[in-house]
Amino acid sequence: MAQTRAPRADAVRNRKKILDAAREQITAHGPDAGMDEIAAAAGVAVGTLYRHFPTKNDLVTAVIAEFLAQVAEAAEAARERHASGSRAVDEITGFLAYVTKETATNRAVKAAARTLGADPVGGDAEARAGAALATLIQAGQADGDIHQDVTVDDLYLLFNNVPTEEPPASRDRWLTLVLTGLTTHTRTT
Amino acid sequence: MAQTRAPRADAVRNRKKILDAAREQITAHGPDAGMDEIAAAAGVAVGTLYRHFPTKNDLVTAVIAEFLAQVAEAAEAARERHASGSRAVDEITGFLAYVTKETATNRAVKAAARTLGADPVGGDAEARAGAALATLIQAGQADGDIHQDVTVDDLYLLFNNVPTEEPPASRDRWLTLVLTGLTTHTRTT
Amino acid sequence: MAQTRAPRADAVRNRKKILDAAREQITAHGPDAGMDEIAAAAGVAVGTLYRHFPTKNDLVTAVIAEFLAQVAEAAEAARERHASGSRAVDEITGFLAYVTKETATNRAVKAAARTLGADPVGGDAEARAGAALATLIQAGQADGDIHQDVTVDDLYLLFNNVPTEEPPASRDRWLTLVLTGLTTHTRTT
Amino acid sequence: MAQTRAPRADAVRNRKKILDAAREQITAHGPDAGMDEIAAAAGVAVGTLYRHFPTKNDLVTAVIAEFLAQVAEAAEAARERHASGSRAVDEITGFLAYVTKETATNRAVKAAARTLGADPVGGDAEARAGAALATLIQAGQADGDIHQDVTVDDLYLLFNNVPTEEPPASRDRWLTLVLTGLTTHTRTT
DNA sequence: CATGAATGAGCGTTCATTCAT
DNA sequence: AATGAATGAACGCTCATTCAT
Repeated sequence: MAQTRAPRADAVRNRKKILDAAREQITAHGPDAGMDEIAAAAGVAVGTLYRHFPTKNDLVTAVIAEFLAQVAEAAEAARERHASGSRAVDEITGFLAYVTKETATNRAVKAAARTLGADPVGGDAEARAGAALATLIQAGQADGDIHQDVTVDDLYLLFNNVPTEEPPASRDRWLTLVLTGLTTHTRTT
Repeated sequence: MAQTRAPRADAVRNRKKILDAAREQITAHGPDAGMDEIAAAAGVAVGTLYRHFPTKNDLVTAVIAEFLAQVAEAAEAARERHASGSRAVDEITGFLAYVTKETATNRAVKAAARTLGADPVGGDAEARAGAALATLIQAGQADGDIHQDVTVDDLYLLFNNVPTEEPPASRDRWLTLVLTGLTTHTRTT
Repeated sequence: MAQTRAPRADAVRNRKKILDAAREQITAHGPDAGMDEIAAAAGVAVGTLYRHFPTKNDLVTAVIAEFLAQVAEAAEAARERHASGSRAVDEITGFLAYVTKETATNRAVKAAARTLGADPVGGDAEARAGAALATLIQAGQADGDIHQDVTVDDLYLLFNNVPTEEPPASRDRWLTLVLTGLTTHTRTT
Repeated sequence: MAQTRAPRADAVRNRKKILDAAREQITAHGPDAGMDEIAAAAGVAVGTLYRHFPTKNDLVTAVIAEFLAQVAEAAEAARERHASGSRAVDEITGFLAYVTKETATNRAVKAAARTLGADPVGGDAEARAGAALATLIQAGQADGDIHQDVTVDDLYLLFNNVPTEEPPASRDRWLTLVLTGLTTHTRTT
């Protein structure tokens, strides 16, 4: 068993090209994007695509996992900023706004997720995001800005059901409505 | 001018069987339910299905329209009850709870809607529901229970994005969260 | 067995309406005209159509037979005119011109004929036309205008293969070419 | 730049098998031959057929184009023989006989053409055949064998309307009749 | 390990024909 | 006898997946 040689570089590069292409194609044409089209967009043959992702489901799952990793990073970044002094409720607001926007942009990702059988997609992303958000919520509650009964699951519940087909103005309005449900502040009319 | 004869009985029965089967199948397998499967579930041949609904789109549209008609009736019933003395905010709450439950049960109806190009599906259902809800919102605002800035579109925005993949407990929690965003009452923790 | 009563009149009228509609529809849309469309154009239900013509083939055959009857009449009229003194070769020329034009107009009839398995369509029409044409050919040969070797079958052979998809000018040219093959006259260039 | 590798061997073989099968099936059952039947006859799956010819129309077109190429080659061969000393009128006669026979054998090719919208199917075949035939006609006219008014279009007109449903004897007779229309020679009876 | 040709079940839809009313 | 709703085999075509090269 010689130590693994360099050639693996190609495979890594291919995996990335495929994921990028899949994200693009799924975003552009919905989860109905064909495997051939994704392969073509990635500049590889279908066979290669199947070597990396034995099933379309696997590919879509990977795209979603990638997205969730981003979300986790955003949550952790929010926690860092709070650690550096920003207000927890503002970070939570910003985080929800970020997720709302991204999910809408990647609306296909969400639609695609629906075709999956609620697989355990997230890897550790969910855990990482959860930890960061829990810290923020606790801090917000200590500040008296966030309702005492709010949990991380509440955030998941909301951002798993973000409006994806609505115009930006509607998305903003949606955000306003649900944030009112999380914070102790009443809206000024 | 003899009244039009009975023979339509079969066709009427079949139309109903088809719509029932379509609702069921679409609910069970999403909008990807095959026409053959729907026909089989309805106990008719494909040809019959196509006689009643010339296109798959027509069938899906009909299923959705049926659902919207139910929703409109629920809204009007809520208005009636309010006219008979019930509190507007309670009716709105009840209506949202009803829609949330129904939408979750009919999860596929919503998914199916996605396959349509935002056609003006509802017939007059949307208008009827809108009128009834507007009355209730105004009354709720007059009572001081509903935020001054809440509109019918807000309700639409929320129930167009109801959680469909979550367990009943989550749906209830979701309802609690968004209702807090609509009403002037703060949650007691 | 009471003698057949009047009501049969409807059936006769229906048969005619159906044949007329079939001719029209087939001419307009080719032999692919649907049975439903033909029935609708005739103002009857499909069932009625099928009572009169148990098979699409039967209907098409009837349309063709009708056409052949017309052709037979044209041949007999030409013979009459010759009996009254006109030149035989002129009548043959005129007859061929007539058939060419009609066949082109009814191009669908010809196309339809192709879908049949060379069924014995004609009824007595073929015999009647044959008799009239034989007379004319013989007379033309006696006049020295028609080649001695020309037979009725030659005429059938030609008009069974008339150009149907060509513009009128081409059809005329075709007629000129084949007539030169029948007559003893050489073309003047 | 290595030369493109062999792997195409299969595809090339398949394309040929498909075209052969298509010719056969279309000849046997007309242009209504099903794609599945053609695929089965070719010993491939439908998908393979569609990879080579994305549309039924494309396949039919290819079959016709193949036939037209043959015709063009025959015309050019006739011109070569004339260049080597044979009589032009004999080459034209031979060419028409060849086309008549081939068209009858390929009767479906002609019928199939009808399903196309007079597309410019031939590629350069029509041009090549036209050039060769024009040369022959001119030579025949110079020899005094061919009518001065005969053009290439006359030949096209005739062989576009060759008898396809008649027995060989009838086809020969048809040829005799129309050739008399092209040449200056009168038939001997 | 990559390629891309091949596979074949499945899809939405049509239409000649049958049959209950 | 007329109606028109029902039937179901067949069609052209797609696409996730497999496998020979």
